[in-house]
Order: sequence, then C-alpha cells, then structure tokens
Amino acid sequence: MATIQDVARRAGVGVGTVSRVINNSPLVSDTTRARVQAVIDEIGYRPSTVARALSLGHSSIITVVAPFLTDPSVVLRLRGVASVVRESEYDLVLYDVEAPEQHAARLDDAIYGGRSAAVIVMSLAASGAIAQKRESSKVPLVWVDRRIDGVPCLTIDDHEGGRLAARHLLELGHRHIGFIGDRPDERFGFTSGDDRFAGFCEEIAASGLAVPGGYVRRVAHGMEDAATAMGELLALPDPPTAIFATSDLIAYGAIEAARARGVRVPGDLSVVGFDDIAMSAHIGLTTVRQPLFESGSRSAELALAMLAGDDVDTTAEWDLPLELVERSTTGPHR
Amino acid sequence: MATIQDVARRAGVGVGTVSRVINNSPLVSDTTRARVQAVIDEIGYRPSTVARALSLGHSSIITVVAPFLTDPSVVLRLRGVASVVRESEYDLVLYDVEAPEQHAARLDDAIYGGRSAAVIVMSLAASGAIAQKRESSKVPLVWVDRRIDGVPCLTIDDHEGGRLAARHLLELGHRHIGFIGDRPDERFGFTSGDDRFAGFCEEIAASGLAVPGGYVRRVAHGMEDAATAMGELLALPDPPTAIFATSDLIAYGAIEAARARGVRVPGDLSVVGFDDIAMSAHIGLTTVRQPLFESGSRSAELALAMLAGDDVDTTAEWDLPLELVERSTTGPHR
DNA sequence: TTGAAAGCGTTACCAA
DNA sequence: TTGGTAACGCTTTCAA
Repeated sequence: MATIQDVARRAGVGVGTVSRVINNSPLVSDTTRARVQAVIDEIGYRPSTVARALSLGHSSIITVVAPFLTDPSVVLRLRGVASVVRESEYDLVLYDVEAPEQHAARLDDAIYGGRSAAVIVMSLAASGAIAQKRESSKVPLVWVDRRIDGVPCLTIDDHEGGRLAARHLLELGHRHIGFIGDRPDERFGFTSGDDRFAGFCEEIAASGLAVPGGYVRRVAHGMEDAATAMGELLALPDPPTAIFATSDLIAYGAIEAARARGVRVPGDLSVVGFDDIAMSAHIGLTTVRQPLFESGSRSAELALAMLAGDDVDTTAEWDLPLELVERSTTGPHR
Repeated sequence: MATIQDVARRAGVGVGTVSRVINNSPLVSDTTRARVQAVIDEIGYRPSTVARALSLGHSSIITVVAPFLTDPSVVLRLRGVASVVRESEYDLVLYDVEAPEQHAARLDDAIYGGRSAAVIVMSLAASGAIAQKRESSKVPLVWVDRRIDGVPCLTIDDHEGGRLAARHLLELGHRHIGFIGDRPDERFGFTSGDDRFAGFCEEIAASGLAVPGGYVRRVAHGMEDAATAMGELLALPDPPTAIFATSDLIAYGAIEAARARGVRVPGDLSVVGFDDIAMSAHIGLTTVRQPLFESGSRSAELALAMLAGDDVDTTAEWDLPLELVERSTTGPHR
C-alpha cells in the first residue's frame, strides 16, 4: 500500500503538502495541487484512516450498540441510522450485544477505546461502566429507547401507547379485551412492556371496566410463544373479543393462532399490535405505530450534530410521536 | 483518556512492560504484572485500538459490504456473520451500499484504506476498482452470492433452485405454472433471478410442457409489485394454478393478491417462494430454502481463517445446499 | 506557498 | 525480565 511518503517523493513535494491536498486546504498552489493529485490518482493512493484517526485524536466511526438483528424493529431503526450516516463522512460500526453483561468490556472498548467518534445505544439499559465513565469521556453519546440521565435520549411514551391501543378497542365496542406482552427482560432491562400494560389498564379502567388477570399473558419470544398464549386465551370459557399485543410480532403470532382455530380476524377477534414494522402494512395489521426508522435517523443526526460541535442539550429527551394506524385486523364488536 | 505512558509512569515501569501485560506476554514477572494490572484497573486504562492498529499494521475490523437492511435475506446473512464475528477478537463494520457506483470510492477506502482486516462482500457484483486492485492487497476478501475469480465465494446453484421449485409443482400435478421474478437489477449486477428462471423452465420443458410468455412476470420491488403482477396473472382467461416466486417476499405479495380476490391458497393456487426467511416458517410458505444464516457465518469463518493465516483456497467456490421445504402454500392440483 | 519535524499511542526490537 | 527507542502514516505547527 502506498503511503503519503510515496506520494510526496514521486511528486517532489513534502508530506505536508500532500496532506494539504488530501484535505483540500487552500494553502496549496493550483499547480502543485494538480501535480500531487496526478500522482495520487496514478498510484491509487488511499490515506490510511487509522493513521489519520491517531493523528487527529478521533476516529471517523459512529458505533451503534444494539441487540441488533434479533428483532425487525431494531433493523428498521438501524436503517434510519444508516441512511443518515451514509451521507456523512463517518462509517457505521455495529456492536451487537446478546448478553450485555458478557460484553461489557468490549462495549467499553467501543466507547472509550478511542475507536468511536460517537456512540448510539439502542434498546439497552445503561451498563454500570458506561454510566460511570460517561462524564470523563468526550465521546458523544445518544441513547435510543431508554432514558439515561445526562445523555440525549430518543424515546416514546409507552404508557400513552398502551392507552391508544385500549381506546381504539374500546371505541369499537369491545368490552372483553386481553393482553399479550413481552416478558420483562432482565437482560436488557426493558420496562416498556410494563409501561404499555399500565397505560392500557388505565384507559380501560377509565371506562369503568377492568382487565381480568386471566386475560393477561406474558411471553418470552416472538410469534411462537404468542401463538401459544393466544390459544390459551381462546380456550377460556369466556374468551376475549379483542387483544392488545405489545409488538407486531406478538400480534402476528396471535392472529396465526386465532385463524388456525377458525376464529376470524377481525370478525371474531380484533388484534392491535405495536411498532408498525415493514411487514405490518402488508399484512394489514392495526397497530400503534412508533417512528422506528425516524428514531434511528434522528439519533444519527444528533450524534453528527454533537460531533460537529453544535450545542446539543444533553439533558434533552425527545419523545417521538405515537399514532394508531387502523388497518384490517380490528373491527367493531358484534 | 489515560495512555500507556500514564500507566507505565504510575507503575514505575517502561511502556514495553505495560504493553506486554496488556497482551499477556509470558515475558513479565508475576509481581510486575500484578503491579501494572493494578494500575490499569485503578485508572480504568483502555488501550487505544487505533494506535494499536497503526503499530500492528492491521486493524481489528471485519467489514461487510452489502445492500444491507433492504431485504430480510440480507439481514439473515448478517446475523450469520455477526454470530461468528462476535466470538472473535474482531469488530464488525457495516458498509451499506445503495448504489455501488456512487460509493466506489468509499468502498475502496474500506478495502484498501487500511481500515479493514478483512472484507466480506454480499450480493454485489465486483466493482471495477475492487477487481482490479484485489491482487495488490493483502486484505482477505470473501464474496457471498456471486462468483468472483480469485476470491473465495459462497454461492448457491440458482439454476438448480429453479428446477427444485418446478419439480415440486409438477409432482403436485400442476400443468399451468406461472413465474414471478425479480427484475434483473443492473445496479447490483444480479443474475440469480435469470438463473432460477432458466432452471425452472428447463425442468418444466423436461416434462414436455412449456411456460407461456403470458405466465411470466418481472417485478422491481418486493411485495407490492408482486401483488400487482399476481393480479394480472389471475385476470388471465386461463390463469395459472401454481406460481414460482423467486423470493419469499414476492411470494407473500402473490398470496396476498390471491386471497384478496378470493382465490384460496393452496386450494386454488399453489405458491412456492425462494429463500426461507424467518417469517416464512410462520406464514407456512412452501419455499426453496437457501442457507442464508449459514452463508453469513461461513463467510465470517472463512475470513477469520484467512486472517489466522490458514491456507484458504482462494479459487474455491462453495455451493451451499438448497432444499425444498414443503409447507402449506402448495397442494395438489385439482 | 512550502518543507521539516514533532507528535498521536501503540508494538516490537535491541540492549542491558 | 526489563527499559529505551524506532517505527507505523498521518496532521499540524513552525520556519523559511
């Protein structure tokens, strides 16, 4: 691989001049620039980003830490990040965490090892190490999906999301409404499912109704478990006529289970999901839409702004808007 | 951020010794090691990966270049890569390409800018620059989904995949079989759709039948277009009783369109997809399964092996096995 | 407008 | 078993 030295030698200039050409500094005469550029093109020289980062004291990498690719909603967020990072001078590095505690050290590396210009963390609780050292580091941090003190956060109002779903079902005349949610995940410290449930119950209570304990199910993993849970609910002597599922994937599972038993959706059973992942529009799922793609793109914009030295309010917390999108898995109670 | 110098000073040793401790070289006495380690822990020192990479002459990054996240099949491949890279000492960097020609320069950077220890390219034709410089670089390259001379490739036999689908439909007694495929994508230089079509036609021809031109549709993007195409096919005076779709997404669109018109699947229409993405098992789609996850994990293993200095045959071409998985969207012709 | 040289934080070699 | 020091390839002063 050719180095800046090689270019300098062949062009008959100093390395400083070559550097200036690369970074198009105005302090180079046109003729010199042309000569240097010719050599660069000729030998196909590429500056080493590593050396550059070392010299500059910062890298050109934006690191995303996420339980990535396990869930379509994360993928959609990632697409948002990528769409913004792609247009910048930064590169996108993905750190996927399966079990945060195992990877605390590597995660630490990513954030404090000089590897990242900025870090975006998605759907994870703050690890002790991160929270602790946060102050001492100059690396811009953005948190998506969780609230962390002193770090700009992009969140949604899960509570309100739950209310939205309940209200929709209530307005359709349903009185027997069930709930299938994620089991609270200690690994990642998620509480969003609980919050959605709380909002859901509140709204129902506001109508003078209640959610019977027997109508509530918590499942560990996506569709399969959700289908099983739905089967149990349907086997009840007085089964619910509507279901709020805390993710689209859970909703898919529930619908599948219902249809497999000859229960028509939305004829006999209405189902509302949460997320609005790409597939849901096609399946016609009624769902509480959260701006997944946008949460990604905005987190990247925030990181870029902090990198550019813009004054980003690190105590800010952006609540992204939720919206019930009504499609064809919910209908009036008969 | 603390440096190796700080550690050396505080521990009263030379930087060399600290370096040896970090990289647990045996050439350090136990007492010295303990003392240095104590200082490291105390001040929370993290070696700079950037400086390390510069000194070593290679980074600890495995770069994946892919039209990533646009397609569930790519995501599944990525998961395969991540599962392997996660267990190694390398980090995963994602370069998403929307339009390869626009990003040729940055792609070049990734491969030849000293940024990557190894590069895995997915679902892309070789750009001129890459092919051209390949020889001059020591960076291990692995190609997935395309055949490139001199680079280890992980591919499938698209032709055979087409035959598999046709055979299945033929065996079920179908004689009027339609085809909905991807439009050949010049941007990424894909020909897999054509190959699948060729194999499909051949197998049908072997039965003494033929695929009427009117039964063949090419669509640009996923489900929506596929649904439209299916609608057209269904509107034909003598519509097909079975469809081979060259991707699961296209199959979803076709099924959706059929059901929307009251055409039962598989009662009135059988549909075979291609890929077997995660959702397909749940939807019950009959499809030609290609080992997506495995193609990712194996490409990463290959890259790791080359990095470890193992002698990988760079002329090798691994054809991953295809398999028809029969589920509930195909049935006997009535 | 340019060249020379000092640093950036490591690793690895050479002496001790 | 150690410490000192020359790389690694770049950016950025400082002089000229």
